[in-house]
Amino acid sequence: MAEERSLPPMLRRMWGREPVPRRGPRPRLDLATITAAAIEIADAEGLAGVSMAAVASRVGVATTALYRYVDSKEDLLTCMADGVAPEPPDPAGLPWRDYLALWTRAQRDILLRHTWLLSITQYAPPLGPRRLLWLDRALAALAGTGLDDGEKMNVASTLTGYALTDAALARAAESGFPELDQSGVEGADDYGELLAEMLDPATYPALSAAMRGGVMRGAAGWTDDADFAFGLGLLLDGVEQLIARRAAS
Amino acid sequence: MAEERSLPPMLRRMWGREPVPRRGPRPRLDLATITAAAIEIADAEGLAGVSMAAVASRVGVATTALYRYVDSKEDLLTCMADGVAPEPPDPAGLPWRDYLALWTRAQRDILLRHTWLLSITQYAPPLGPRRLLWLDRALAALAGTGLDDGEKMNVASTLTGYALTDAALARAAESGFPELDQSGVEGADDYGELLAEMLDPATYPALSAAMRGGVMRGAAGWTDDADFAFGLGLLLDGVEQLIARRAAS
DNA sequence: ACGTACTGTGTATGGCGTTCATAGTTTTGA
DNA sequence: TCAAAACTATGAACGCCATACACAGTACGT
Repeated sequence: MAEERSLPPMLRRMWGREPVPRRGPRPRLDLATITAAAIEIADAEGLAGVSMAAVASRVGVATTALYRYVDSKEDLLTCMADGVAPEPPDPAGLPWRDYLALWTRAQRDILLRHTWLLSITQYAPPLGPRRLLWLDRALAALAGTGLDDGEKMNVASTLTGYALTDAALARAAESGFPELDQSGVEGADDYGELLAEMLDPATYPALSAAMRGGVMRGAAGWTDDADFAFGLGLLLDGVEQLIARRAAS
Repeated sequence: MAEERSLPPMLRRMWGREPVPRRGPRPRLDLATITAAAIEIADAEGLAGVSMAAVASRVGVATTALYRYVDSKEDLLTCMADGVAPEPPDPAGLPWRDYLALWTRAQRDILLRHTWLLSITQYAPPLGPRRLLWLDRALAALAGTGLDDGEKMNVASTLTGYALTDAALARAAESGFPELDQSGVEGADDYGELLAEMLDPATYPALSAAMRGGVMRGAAGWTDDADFAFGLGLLLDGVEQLIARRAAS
């Protein structure tokens, strides 16, 4: 309570802890509406379409009115990042490994469904109510494992990070290479062929051999879900080993 | 050769495969100089300081002259991301696990030394000559392990991704929370206290218990190198297990 | 009814990336 | 030797954007 006073205004708004104004006209909007509108634009036109003007016109106010609800555009982006997160999956008595696999995959799916997230996510400790809900569920899933809280947090962080980078990779492969406008490379196959031709075996011995060997053949490269499962398996195996070690001592 | 013609111009320039102009005045610059200047600015003033005008004035040309060497600012950023990468560490006969630990840590250090990288890295398959060199070394390190090339690539990707997300997290914790301007939260400790007070135990049972229990106490939260080692250990344990499984069959 | 606190508007500003026509410079080929 | 060709750098201009500020309108509290 005493502490709530010192909360950054942004957080207060994200958590709906704003003091209700007692005078003046009722606000025509709230942060949630604005955030939702911004998300819709981003989904439809990409992040480039999300300008203050565009968001404002979508909710039917003047551009500058938004600044009553948000201190800056960055704040709005932060809200969007929290706002897109749906309810986390239900533990429903799953063993920790199954649940965390589900949980991580769900995070990846969110990122792939809203790829603009990849452009604004400076991966940072969550502060929004929805993201924190996800974190809570991961900790809960690890409840019976004998890990301490710090280890649980670390596991959750690592898995979230994995979802993030894997989604980024998958996206880069799916939508052709964004950095190479139109020309040339369009998928993992092209990537492989390109490198196979381009790399000097003297300075890139292992890599050029792999490429010439056709590692990237058949889209087994990145788009595939199997690759996600692969890395996830590595991580969960590591966690499992840790749990076993803790139990043994 | 026939293929080189169809290369995106950007890549041709990054790889120094541009056909030397036969007429007209000699170019006063090259992409490497421009990239280096941009990197220096970013290191000194952050990514916000890297405007086309600033880069141009640093190398002593008019702003628009840069567009002879780069198609867009995004291209420049891509070049920067490749250009900051130093030589990868020398394998020197290290066992795969030791080398990959070193390799991953080195990547994290790069990111922490140039934190602007975290803001421009849409994690994507590497295309620049320097990043590809890193990838090559990772594959080389895994040469004797019995993994196939696809698995090696996946391991390398996963480790790079881990370095990325861990660095992002570490940075967020070190430099206070950027999203909360000035007020309030300044480190992992504050973060923990904030959440402990804010979270409703009914909707965040596991998380609020952990926070009230003091998980974040004593900066053991994120800044610490131990956390990096923790997640890295998980991953490498997973890889080790995979290798053992391959060897057993 | 009056002041007060608050919300939304309109205008203005400065910075940015990028385009385009132009001037200047070196080589090629007649 | 000279002009056309190929190329580089320039400077002005455009459009977009985030944001600051002064103002007009609106509801509550007394």
